[in-house]
Amino acid sequence: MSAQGSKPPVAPESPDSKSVTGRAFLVLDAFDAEHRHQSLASIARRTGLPLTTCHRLVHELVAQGALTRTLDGSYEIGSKIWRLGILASLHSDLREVALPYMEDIYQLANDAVQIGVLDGFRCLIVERIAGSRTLEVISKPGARLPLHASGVGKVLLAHGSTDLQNAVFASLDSYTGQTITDVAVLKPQLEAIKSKGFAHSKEELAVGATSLAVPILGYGNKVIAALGIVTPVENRDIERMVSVLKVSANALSKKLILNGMGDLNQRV
Amino acid sequence: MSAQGSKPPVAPESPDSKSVTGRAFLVLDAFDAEHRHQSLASIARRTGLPLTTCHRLVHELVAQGALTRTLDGSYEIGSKIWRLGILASLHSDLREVALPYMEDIYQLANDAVQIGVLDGFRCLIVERIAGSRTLEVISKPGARLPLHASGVGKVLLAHGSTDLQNAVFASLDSYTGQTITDVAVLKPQLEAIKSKGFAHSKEELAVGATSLAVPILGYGNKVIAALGIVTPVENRDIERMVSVLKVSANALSKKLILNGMGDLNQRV
DNA sequence: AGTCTGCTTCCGCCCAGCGGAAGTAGACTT
DNA sequence: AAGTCTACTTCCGCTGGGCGGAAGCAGACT
Repeated sequence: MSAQGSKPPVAPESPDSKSVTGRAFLVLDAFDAEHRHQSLASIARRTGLPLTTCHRLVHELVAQGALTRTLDGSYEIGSKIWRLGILASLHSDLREVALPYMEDIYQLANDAVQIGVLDGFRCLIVERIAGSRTLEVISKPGARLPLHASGVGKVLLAHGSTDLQNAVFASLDSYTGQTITDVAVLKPQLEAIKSKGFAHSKEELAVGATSLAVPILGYGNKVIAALGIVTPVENRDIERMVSVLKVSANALSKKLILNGMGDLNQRV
Repeated sequence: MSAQGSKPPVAPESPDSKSVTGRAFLVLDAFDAEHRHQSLASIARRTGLPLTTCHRLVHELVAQGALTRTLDGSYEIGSKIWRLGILASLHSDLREVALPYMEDIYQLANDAVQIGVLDGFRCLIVERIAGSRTLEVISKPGARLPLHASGVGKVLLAHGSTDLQNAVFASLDSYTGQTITDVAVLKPQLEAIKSKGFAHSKEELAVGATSLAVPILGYGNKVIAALGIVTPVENRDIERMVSVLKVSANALSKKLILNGMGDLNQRV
C-alpha cells in the first residue's frame, strides 16, 4: 500500500467475497434493474461463486425473506429487504421532504427532475420525477451515475474531498463523445461549479441528455445532496432554470435542517 | 412437533441465529420504524447477540453498505439495502401500478388509502396515501399489520390457505376492546368476507380507526393483495365506498395481469 | 437412448467466525 | 483527581459451521 499516502483508489466497490456476509451481499448485488429476476445458475455466474455455495446462500437468504422464489423458479429481492430499505434516511427523510419541491420544479420546467447523494464513488439517484413525454434515461431511483459525467454527479464531486476527487480522476470512463476524460479539463470545471453554484453537463453521459444541477446544503453548509434537471435538448434558458433550481434547493436545505435532517452522511 | 399434521404455527418469524446470514439479518431486523437509529449496544441488546459478535457483524455490514454510521456514532440502514429494496416487485410492480388507482380513491373518499400483501403471518403495507388531515395511524408503508385485526389483513386471511388460517387462529393478540380474539367469531366473518367480497374492521386494531378492504386478484383469480381505506370515524356510506373500492380493485387487477404482474407470490 | 442445462443432496476437511477477556475513551458523580 | 459509569474496540486461541467437489435428479431438446 502506498498511493502517495492518500487512500488508494481501490477502496469501495469491493464487497470482498471473503467473509460470509460478503458472499451473501455478492449474491444480493447480482440483482439490479436489468436483472430483477434470476435463476440460481445466473446468480452463480454473475457472482462468480461456485454453484453449490451459491445454492446454499440463496436458500439461506430465501429463509430470511431477503430473496423470494417466484412461480417460475427464479429468484428476486424479497420483502424483508424492501421493508428495511424504506428505513434508510435516503428514503424516509430526503425523498419524503424533497418530493414537493421537485414537483414545483417539474411544474415550471416540465423536464425530468432528480435528486442524488454521494454513494461511494458514484451519485446515487434517490428520487426522480419525469413525465411520460420525457426521455427514458438511465437515471431511475437507485441508479448510480458516474460523478464526472452527470450534472448531479459533478456537483457532488466539486464539493467532495480531494481524496474523493483523486479517486474519481483515476478512472474517468467515457460514455459518449462528450464525456470529459481529461483531468485538466475537469478540474477547472469543478472549480467553476463551486464558484458559480451550479453544474452543467451536455450529453456527457447519454447522447441527447443535457443536465443542470445545484447543491443542497445541510448542517454547516456542507453539501449533502444535489438537485438537478435533465432535458432532452440544450435548454436555451439556462440562467432561468438555474435560478429556479437554486431557489428550490435553498428552500429544501432550510427545510431539511429545520427537520433535523441536515446530515445524510455517507462514507465509511 | 405434531399440530395435526399441518404445519406447526411456529414456522416464520424465526430468523434462527444459527447461520451467519441468520445473525446478520438478526442485526438488520433490530431496525424498525421506531428504531431507525441505534447504537451498537442497543443493537446487541435487541438482538440478544454478544456484544463482540454484534460488533463484528455490524462492521461487516457497514463495509458492505448495508448499514451506515451516522455522525453521532449510531447506525442506520445503509444505501445498499435501500437500492436493493426498490428492486422488489412489491415496490417496482405493485406500488408503481397501484398508486394512480389509490389516488382516484383518495379523491373520492378523502380517507387514508392503503394496499397490502401477505408477508408471513402478517399483512405488509406496501403503499399508503393519506392527507395531512388524516389520523396518523400505525400503517405506514413497511408496517406489518396483524391479519385478524385490520381490513386489509382480514381480506388476505379470508382468502388464505387453511394452514395460514390455523396458524393465525393460534395466536389472536388483542389490541383494543374490539379486537376479535375468538375463533368462533372470526371464522364466520371470514366466510362472509369471501362471499360478500369485502372486509370491515371497526376499531379492532386502533381506537377510532375503522377500515374497509377488498381483494385484488392476479392470475387464476388468486388473491394477491388487498386494497382498503381507513376512516377516522364510522363511515355511514359503507355501500358506496365498497363499490368504489371494488371498481378500483377490478381495474387494478386487470392492469396487473395485463402487465404480467399477476403473481406477486410470497411464501417460502 | 443420449446429451444438454439447471437444481439439489451428500459429506469430510478446515479455516472463518466466535466470544470471553482485557483495553480505550468519554461522560457524569463524588 | 480519583472513581465509576456506559459505549466501543482489539486481541487471540478453540471449534463447529461453512465450504465446494462429486454425484444424483429432473426436465427439455436432438
